[in-house]
Amino acid sequence: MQPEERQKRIETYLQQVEFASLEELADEVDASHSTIRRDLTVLEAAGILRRTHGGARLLSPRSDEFIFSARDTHQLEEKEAIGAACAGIIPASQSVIIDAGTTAYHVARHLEEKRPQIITNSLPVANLYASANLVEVVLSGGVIYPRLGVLVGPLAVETFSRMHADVAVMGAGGIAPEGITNSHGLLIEIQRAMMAAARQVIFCFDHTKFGRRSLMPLCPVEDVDVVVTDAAAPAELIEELRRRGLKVIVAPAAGEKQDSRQPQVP
Amino acid sequence: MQPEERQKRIETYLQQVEFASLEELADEVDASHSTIRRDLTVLEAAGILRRTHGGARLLSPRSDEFIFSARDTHQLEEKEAIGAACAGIIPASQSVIIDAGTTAYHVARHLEEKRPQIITNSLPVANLYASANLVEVVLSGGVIYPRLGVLVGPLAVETFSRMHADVAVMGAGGIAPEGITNSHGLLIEIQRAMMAAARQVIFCFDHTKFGRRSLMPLCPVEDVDVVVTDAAAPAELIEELRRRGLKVIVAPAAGEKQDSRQPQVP
DNA sequence: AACGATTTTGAAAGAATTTGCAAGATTTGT
DNA sequence: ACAAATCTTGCAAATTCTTTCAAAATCGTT
Repeated sequence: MQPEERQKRIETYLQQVEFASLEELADEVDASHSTIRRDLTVLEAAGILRRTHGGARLLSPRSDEFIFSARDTHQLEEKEAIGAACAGIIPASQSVIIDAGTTAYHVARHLEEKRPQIITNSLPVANLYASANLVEVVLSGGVIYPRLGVLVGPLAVETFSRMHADVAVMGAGGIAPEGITNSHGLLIEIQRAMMAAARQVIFCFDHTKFGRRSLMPLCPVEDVDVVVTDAAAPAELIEELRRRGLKVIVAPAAGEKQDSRQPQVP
Repeated sequence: MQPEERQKRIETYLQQVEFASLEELADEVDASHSTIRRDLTVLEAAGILRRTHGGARLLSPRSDEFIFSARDTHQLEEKEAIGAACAGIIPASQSVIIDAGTTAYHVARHLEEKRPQIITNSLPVANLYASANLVEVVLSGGVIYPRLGVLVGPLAVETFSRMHADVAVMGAGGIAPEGITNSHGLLIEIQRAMMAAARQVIFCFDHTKFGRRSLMPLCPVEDVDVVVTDAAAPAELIEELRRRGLKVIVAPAAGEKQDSRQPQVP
């Protein structure tokens, strides 16, 4: 096998495992230790990876995958159902503000056919459509909050306070009769700006969020137009929300028509 | 069989497999090794593929210099060397504006140990440090320009025109005695705002950019403080730039291994 | 058709690169 | 601090590349 092909295979293998021992790589591409060492030297000089004692580590691991998208296997099916249901009530060609967070991310994934104009402070959402020409994405400015991939700070707040959009798709840490709460103080201000900028405010909550109170109060439930949740949400709370003037949409349970598309990684 | 037909078949075969050995190609088009070698030389000169020891590799069909791809092997080694050299002249803990584009991206990759505050409109750069706590990244707002992963538009311009930074690390389409040029009109305005916001302006060019003129004029060379390039850049142009008051840094050629370890300060 | 000129092809010899191995130096873990 | 593992360096063998040259094919002109 030729050197370049072998190096390419080493690289792609490392993209799957991030770390690999010398033995492992020698076995993978079927070459001697010396050859692998030499390849690693080349790849390190090219900035692809960094050598370690006993192997190598990929330097820039899969850039478009954030911690949360791996972590969010919790209530994944429910969030998918909520995402589809929420996308269903949004008309085509609207300008849509997408909140950061896993739930809103799943809504964004279902919006492609609606050709929306998306306005967001979420890097994962931005990456989702970064290479698609169909969807126009406006990203707010701001400082990247590391593990979440959210843009925060005054720049982000200002962007939204000067925007006007048709819909805002939001998520939060909890919803209770006293109001909606969220855990990250940094996000509160941005979320309020998002809600103020949109004509219609949609909140998405999976059933675990009902009756829960996070650290910081975000807003009373009256500020919300629509709530989208899944079939396991407590009926009495849904009833109360409806009494107080909110439209509540319950996404059908898993097994119903579902789009199992994966986020594309170019 | 005619030479052109054979070369076309080599090309289409490579589009299926990406890598191919000499033996493989000789077998595929039924010609001797010598003939294949000659064909590969022709095809390499035409920019279709790249010869390797033992065969050939198809290089990315889209050779447009502004399509962003971190894996683009076009002048990869040179860009890596430039990235390392440029990062070397940036002091620690500075606020650094990073331009969009592949060359500036490679600089950003080498900045991790400097613990900089990075300000950028490049999604790839943002993703690079999105999950790292060591580097603070400020992303400008803007509309995502799909294939480039760049944030453009008034929001982006405004972000930079209100910022102040220590250094700006820039890239462009070409540098000639008449000035620096770039091909995308959308980027020009943003780049000017970047340069105005920084105390020191560093431009990175691989050697292919020297003497080149792109569509849009960006600025005269006098607006630049430092130029970083690789060893293959034409000496007389470097000399002229120096005469005109610019500091020119030539990164050591590929293969020169330089010590990437930083002195430890406890 | 036929002839000479140009190009293309295939093969062989020498140069360059790559590969695998082994000895000595360095790092890691207990 | 010592033992085990890993890394670097130097070297010979194998592979691959370039150069050179003669045979074959192609082409334009009689």
